[in-house]
Amino acid sequence: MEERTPRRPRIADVAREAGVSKTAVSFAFNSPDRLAPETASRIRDVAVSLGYRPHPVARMLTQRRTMTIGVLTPQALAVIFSNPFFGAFFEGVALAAEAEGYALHFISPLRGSLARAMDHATVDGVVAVGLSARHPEVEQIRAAGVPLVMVDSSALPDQPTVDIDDEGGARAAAQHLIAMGHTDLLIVGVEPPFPGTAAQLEPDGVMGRRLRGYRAAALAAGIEIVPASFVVAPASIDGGMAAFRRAWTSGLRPTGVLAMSDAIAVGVLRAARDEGLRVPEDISVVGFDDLDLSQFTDPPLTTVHQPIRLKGESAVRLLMSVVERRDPFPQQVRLETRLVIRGSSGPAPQRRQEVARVRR
Amino acid sequence: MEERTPRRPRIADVAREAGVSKTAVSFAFNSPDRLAPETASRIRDVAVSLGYRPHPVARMLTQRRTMTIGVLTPQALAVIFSNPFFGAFFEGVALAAEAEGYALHFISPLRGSLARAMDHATVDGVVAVGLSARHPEVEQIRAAGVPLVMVDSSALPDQPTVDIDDEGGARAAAQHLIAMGHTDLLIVGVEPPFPGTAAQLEPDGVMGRRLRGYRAAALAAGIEIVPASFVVAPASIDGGMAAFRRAWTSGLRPTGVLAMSDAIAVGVLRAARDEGLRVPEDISVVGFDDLDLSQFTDPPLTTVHQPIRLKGESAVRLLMSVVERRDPFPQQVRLETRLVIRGSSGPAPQRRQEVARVRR
DNA sequence: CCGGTTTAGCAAACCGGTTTAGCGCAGATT
DNA sequence: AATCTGCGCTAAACCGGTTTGCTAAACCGG
Repeated sequence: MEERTPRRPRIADVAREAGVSKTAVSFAFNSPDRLAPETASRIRDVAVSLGYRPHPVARMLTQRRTMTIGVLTPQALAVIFSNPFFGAFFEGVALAAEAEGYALHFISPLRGSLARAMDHATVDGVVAVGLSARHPEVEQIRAAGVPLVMVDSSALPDQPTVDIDDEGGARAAAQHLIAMGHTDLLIVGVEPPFPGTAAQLEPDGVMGRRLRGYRAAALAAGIEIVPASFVVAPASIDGGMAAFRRAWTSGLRPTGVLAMSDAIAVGVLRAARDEGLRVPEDISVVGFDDLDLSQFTDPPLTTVHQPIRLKGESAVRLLMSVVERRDPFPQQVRLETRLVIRGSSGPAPQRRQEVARVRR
Repeated sequence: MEERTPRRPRIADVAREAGVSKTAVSFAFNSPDRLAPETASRIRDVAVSLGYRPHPVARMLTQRRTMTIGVLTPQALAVIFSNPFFGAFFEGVALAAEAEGYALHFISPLRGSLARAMDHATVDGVVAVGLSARHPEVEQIRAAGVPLVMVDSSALPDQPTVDIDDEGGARAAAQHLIAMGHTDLLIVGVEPPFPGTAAQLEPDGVMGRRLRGYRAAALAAGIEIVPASFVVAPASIDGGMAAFRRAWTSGLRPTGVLAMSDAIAVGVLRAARDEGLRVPEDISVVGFDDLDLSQFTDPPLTTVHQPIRLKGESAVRLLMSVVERRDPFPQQVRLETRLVIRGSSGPAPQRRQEVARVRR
């Protein structure tokens, strides 16, 4: 027969059963050296027999640390997890967090409010990814005194950040196409998650920086990027397909496509093929990210590589330096990008009509 | 000039500043109707001016709920996040959790110990995925009184579980190949994450059930599955490539491959092509899972569809029914699978030599 | 045998909230 | 005038641990 109230045993229960004080029980778990060896082991035996485990929340309260780091995303988690980019990023985050003995807690808008979600989150620090510096939550988090590292957002002085050389990578991508004779370029950007802000791309944001890189290369070659040839799409294969189809239907006939994400690039690849275009003979496509799967597409995707896992690792390490050592110098980490040339890009078709002709 | 000690304001600070009791402050936040409207709003004003936010850990302690659900995986998170299957699964989990207002906390082995990680996790319930029922942690969690839903594990009576019709799906896959004349089949299973347990596949586990399905179809057609034609590989593209290469090098010449995961199937696809085989003319490949990307492979992958997102959603909903309503009936949810025929499978080659000849 | 240092363990304060029981008072009821 | 009711608020207990400050006994060299 069990007790009729299978209440979770508390430290006081163990203390009573073992005939010692609560303090002694606490010591038995946390600093056994402050107890006689046999007392400590007796207490532990009693604890085991009672099925006692220190209540993690109570422990957090007194120790003022949760051994958890928060991963904050302005989008709903459901859309995040379906994105391979985040998969790789979280891989890096998890690797570094596990190495430090920290668990991961995901913070995403709770009933529409990121602020509310933050209020409920019990974390020692936060890695925010894709959160614009203008987002009001940034101030809230800083005011709350929670260490924060921002990834892929417009740089805020005085704030630890991790990002990559977006502009340089984009420039390399555009130069690559231009060097092969492409002059008619279509740029496909990533649509910001919030419809309201879609109109104005933050110039300091990731997409703004990439756009600047594309433009710089075009400008240097005397190529004009007309507004019509810059479109945006959700960062997904479907999004890329739809964007290319819209551009094609509206009469655009690019020989080269610069996509700001691999998922979009893969969608463009497929949509182009659906239109009867050969890749790379009729049209070249260059992505951005270099996801794992990008080497397995058909043809393999030419893209700008960024060290996604490393980005996650760096963010956590930077956060740890703030959390644990209360490092007073906020650091800004910028990682390298590099162009990876595979099969989806090639010389521009010789005569312009060739491309037009294949249209069904 | 700020105060020299920017300590986080506590409820007592607000109470003093507003000239009321702690209780009143608590009421102002949690049950304003118990206060005169003007008192409540005055307290809130003071709280805002002080930058006060209720400490989430303290709140958890008294309310005895964390509004967080734990997602437990026996593997390290870093390996989980790189796997598209889990991406889709978490998508479903996140969707349902967010709808209920719960946040997500990932529980994975902490310094090698799942038990330790559980001890530190502050969650109201746990969704465990791929955790064998034999795992000692299962008992620990149940003993701790934390509601638990197990996904894709060998069913434990008296325990809420979510799984799919693995056996039926596998049978359909094998029947499909057999109906098209395939008799030389290679089965590639998923390697259990822990090397030690690799040898004995749990017969009740997911892989055991799928194997049973394949076998049942073969048996019904009078086809023998020799032990040599059952191999295992890590659930990744590379794993699938390596497994197929090993099988091929060891002299196996299957015309049909049954892979227990799409990632493995994609790897097999590529490795087969590298050997100079045409898919599906020379060799057919059938996967399992129907990941999003499987419709975009070349050729598109024939595979057993399972509702991965729904699986995640169902697990959380089942968990919620236990957490919130203390539902006394543990339910077992079993979801359907179905074969999706795409381009990677076709009739077996007519003459056996055809396949042998193409070898380089 | 004595003062000084360890050692082993305890009581109480504390972490920062929520919740219960109850009090004083105004207005309504008898 | 006495009792009742309900409002607005408070003091104190509580959630379940950790940590501080202290004491009594054991140990130690001289």
